[in-house]
Amino acid sequence: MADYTNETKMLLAVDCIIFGFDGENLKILLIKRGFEPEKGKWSLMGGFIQENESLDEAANKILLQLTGLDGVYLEQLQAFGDPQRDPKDRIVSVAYFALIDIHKYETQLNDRYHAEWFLVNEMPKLVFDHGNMVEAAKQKIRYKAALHPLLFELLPRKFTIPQLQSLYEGVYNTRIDNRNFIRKLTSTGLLIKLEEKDKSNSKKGAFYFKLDKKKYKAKFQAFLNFIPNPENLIS
Amino acid sequence: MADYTNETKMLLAVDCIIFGFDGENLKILLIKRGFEPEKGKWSLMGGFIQENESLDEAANKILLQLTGLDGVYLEQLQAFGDPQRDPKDRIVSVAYFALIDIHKYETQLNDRYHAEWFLVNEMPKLVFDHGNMVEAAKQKIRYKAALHPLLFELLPRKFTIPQLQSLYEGVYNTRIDNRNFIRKLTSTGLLIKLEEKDKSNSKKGAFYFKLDKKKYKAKFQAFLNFIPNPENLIS
DNA sequence: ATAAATAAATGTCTAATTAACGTTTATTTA
DNA sequence: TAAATAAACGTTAATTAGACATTTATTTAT
Repeated sequence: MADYTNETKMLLAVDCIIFGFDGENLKILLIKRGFEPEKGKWSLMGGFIQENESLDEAANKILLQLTGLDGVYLEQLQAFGDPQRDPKDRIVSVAYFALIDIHKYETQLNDRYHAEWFLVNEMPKLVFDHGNMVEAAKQKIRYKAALHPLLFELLPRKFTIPQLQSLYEGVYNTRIDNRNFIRKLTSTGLLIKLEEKDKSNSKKGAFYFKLDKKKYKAKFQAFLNFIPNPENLIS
Repeated sequence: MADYTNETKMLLAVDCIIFGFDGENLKILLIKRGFEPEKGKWSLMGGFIQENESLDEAANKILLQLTGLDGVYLEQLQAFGDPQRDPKDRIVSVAYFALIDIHKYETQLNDRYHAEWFLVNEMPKLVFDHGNMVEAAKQKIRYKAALHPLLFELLPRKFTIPQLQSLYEGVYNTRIDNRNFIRKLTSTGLLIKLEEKDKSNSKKGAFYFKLDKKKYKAKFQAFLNFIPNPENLIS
């Protein structure tokens, strides 16, 4: 260890778990792998880290390539480094998860990667350890969103309370009492009610809300406890 | 990206932030770097990841080398990959943090590394981005220990309530009401009271407790909320 | 014009938790 | 036996969380 020069160098990758919400269900963006090994199998979007880029930069680049989106919520999840995780070579991969507004997603840009949205609960088997990465990401989101207003990153600029609630219900796979849910939400002061209604799902229509960005930033780190009895949910 | 063969390989390291508690203060174990660059400066204990070992294995190995300890609490913190973080070469480092019972620490084993315990609040400047790593680790511990009984990993088999309290007070740099603290603790059912007293700090003496290992494992993931108003503390 | 259908929006009460607060107790030493 | 020391202990008030059912706005069909 007295010198660097005869240490083994390795391939370093980033892989992105990209979540989206279509207004009803939580989805994940996968691609058909275009090269060996495991060509043709479903996979996370990833790439090798270049000499001159940081991990965050690499992850953002990949996200931009696949979705055409810039400035999305992106967080490092974990490094995965089992020596056998890729059968062809030793590759350590730093996994990132992204939360995007699915409506902003540009289909043209990604078509060359054969990208497709899947319901998180109906995902195909993934290559290598990508299934583990997705599991870890789901757990992390569940954990974090129970305490912080993370899931707003998945919503479009204006959204309705029923949408928001079904998002939480989807992420935690549970039913939430809507009166308590609304009370909790409004007490955060994060929501601004708009005039307009979304009438696509009911005759009465549901009011649109938007996020108070300032308060969102200010309160993001606070422990807001969005989920009742979280210890019964987080496994 | 169609093939691996002409991608750049890099050096991959792990660095360990090792925390200990001496019964009064939170401490961190540092070493004097024995090789260039930055030889003679204070540093985290780290090493390069070998061809055939996983990240966790590499971190455990380093921990064993430095402390002589096996089976300690070790958790991946984050990968650090700024291209300039090491001036000599591109090295991506996966940081781990460890919580050890300082009393089990064997001084003989580490002497060849010139290891030394420092109060976390009176640390020397560290090489490279190790200062950032320590900051991130401190934040993570603060975050996690507010919700999970993590800090017991720092304590010896038997410990007193006042010790436990000063541990929490040290980690959060705050005063905690001892009646509320005890009530919260005992309500978790994690503590088993022993007959024996520790009389080193008072005439009355403080009862020793030990951890109920079974309940500890069972409840570790539950949200126990050890810290009052955590949102006022976590920065 | 009215009734039926649909999903959205709303309020109250009870139980549980959290937070603030000062006094008594066990033991040693003078 | 008095003084000193730190440990151990309990109560109340305020806040928050959780359980629970009805009314409202609007559209569509009759």
